[in-house]
Amino acid sequence: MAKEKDFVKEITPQSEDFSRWYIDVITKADLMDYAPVRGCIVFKPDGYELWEACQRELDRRFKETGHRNAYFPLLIPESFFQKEKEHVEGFNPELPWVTQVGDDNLEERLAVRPTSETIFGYMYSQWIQSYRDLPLLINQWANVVRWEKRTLPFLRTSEFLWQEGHTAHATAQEAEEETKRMLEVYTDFCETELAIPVIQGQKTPSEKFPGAVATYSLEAMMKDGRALQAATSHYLGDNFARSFDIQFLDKDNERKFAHTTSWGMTTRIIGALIMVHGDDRGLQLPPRIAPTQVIVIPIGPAKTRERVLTAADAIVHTLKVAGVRVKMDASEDNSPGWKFNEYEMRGIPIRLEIGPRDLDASQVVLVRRDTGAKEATPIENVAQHVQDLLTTIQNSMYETALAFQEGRSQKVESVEALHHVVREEKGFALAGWCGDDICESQIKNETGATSRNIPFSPPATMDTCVVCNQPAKHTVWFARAY
RNA sequence: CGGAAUGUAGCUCAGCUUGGUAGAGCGCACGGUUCGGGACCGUGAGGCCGCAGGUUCGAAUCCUGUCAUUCCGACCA
Repeated sequence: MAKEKDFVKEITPQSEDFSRWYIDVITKADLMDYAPVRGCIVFKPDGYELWEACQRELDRRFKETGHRNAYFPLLIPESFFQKEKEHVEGFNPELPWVTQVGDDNLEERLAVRPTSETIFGYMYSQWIQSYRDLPLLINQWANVVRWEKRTLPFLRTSEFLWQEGHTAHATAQEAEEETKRMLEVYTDFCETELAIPVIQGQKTPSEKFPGAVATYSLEAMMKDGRALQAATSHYLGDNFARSFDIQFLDKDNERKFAHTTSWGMTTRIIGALIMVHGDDRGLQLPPRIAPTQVIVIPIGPAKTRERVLTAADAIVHTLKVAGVRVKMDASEDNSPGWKFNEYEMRGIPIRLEIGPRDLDASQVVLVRRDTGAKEATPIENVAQHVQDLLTTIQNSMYETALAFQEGRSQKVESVEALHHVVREEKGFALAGWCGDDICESQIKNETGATSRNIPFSPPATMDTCVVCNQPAKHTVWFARAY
């Protein structure tokens, strides 16, 4: 309907131009603003609040799995980067350097950290003496800088926020288990809190973290069918232990190198949240992560106002006591209709309307952001009803996202078919791969799609390489990626 | 970092071709009427036209440079 379209002004429809839709939404919903330095953004309160909610839920999970937080320095000596060859090659192009203090040159340049494996490695080498010091399980919440050529708010900014976990273990097996454990933690976070279905898998050698033995990732599908890496977890073997001399005396009185891991999730996940759930009306936040779960909108002319507000206040109180994150917009500056659209645009899961007609019937009206469904419910059990509805919405949003992802994913047996799936149908393509870098890069050159990961549980096993028709060593998801 | 486009009021944009008083809608402030899907009337505030040079009697307008944003490529979370 034409009328439908008028609900949200100034947001470009997704079908017309997804990129513009994304920029429109994050701007109109007041999540961020551009900063004066290229590629840098301000995380405005409404955007930062989303990150805080992610931090809260992730941090809880990290602590439950035995990790503790610490904070390591922003500046890292140049010599540290030289110690791990792949690592320095991987990050060198995007490192900003501090070379001067006042008018004096520094003896040694200091990198603004792009990631902290090196400085963790250095410190760990000093802290670890005995197998009794292991495992060492530390996480840090920090900002990092990577001077990317092309930036996009939340998805790729010059400076971003993240957490990075760094652990050291006595054996390879323990370290590998840690790597997988944290991948599970991220999976649970994405699926339970963000209602984002993810694909667990291992990165191909060309896509793995510089310096890692194995990199695992979670891949999520955005509404334009492109992939976004939601989290990574790396098994570093003893590469960094050897570079930084992290050794310990084991039970058998032998000196051994520790095995280390690292794993991270970034503010990019906010972009995923927006692009997985958002629609032409704006944001759509899953209840469990939504900073505000219910917006109460009192309705009615001045003569009934006091009566409505008194009842609305009581409902807000009831909901708060029940643990619901609720806010009321009782301002008289805007009409109810304006507020309806505004809070839908901001993605608040439930709108609670209350007006004189409701009071007469001892009810309120609840409206779901995800489906638009309206229902009246008696005031007396509103808290229980709201909580049930929040759970319903959370589950429904996950199911919707999962159905979308599965509907846009398919097996392919030729490069042409792969091209068609990722460019025309805009989805993920599952293909066999012989394991040769040349075949992998040919796919990238011809289709623009990259290997996302080798899934742990593929929906099918592919027998031959999609490029060379040799027997496939792996079944791989390919997609265009952010 | 290459290719393209765009920078004028808080936002969306017109004006630029053909140089000569800075514009509209929305938003904002004040007053009033309204209030169940972006209400209306009246009054008003708000701009070194991204920045720096140049051409010119005179530049938002022409030229050069620069910075930023968006899109497309190569690099990445």
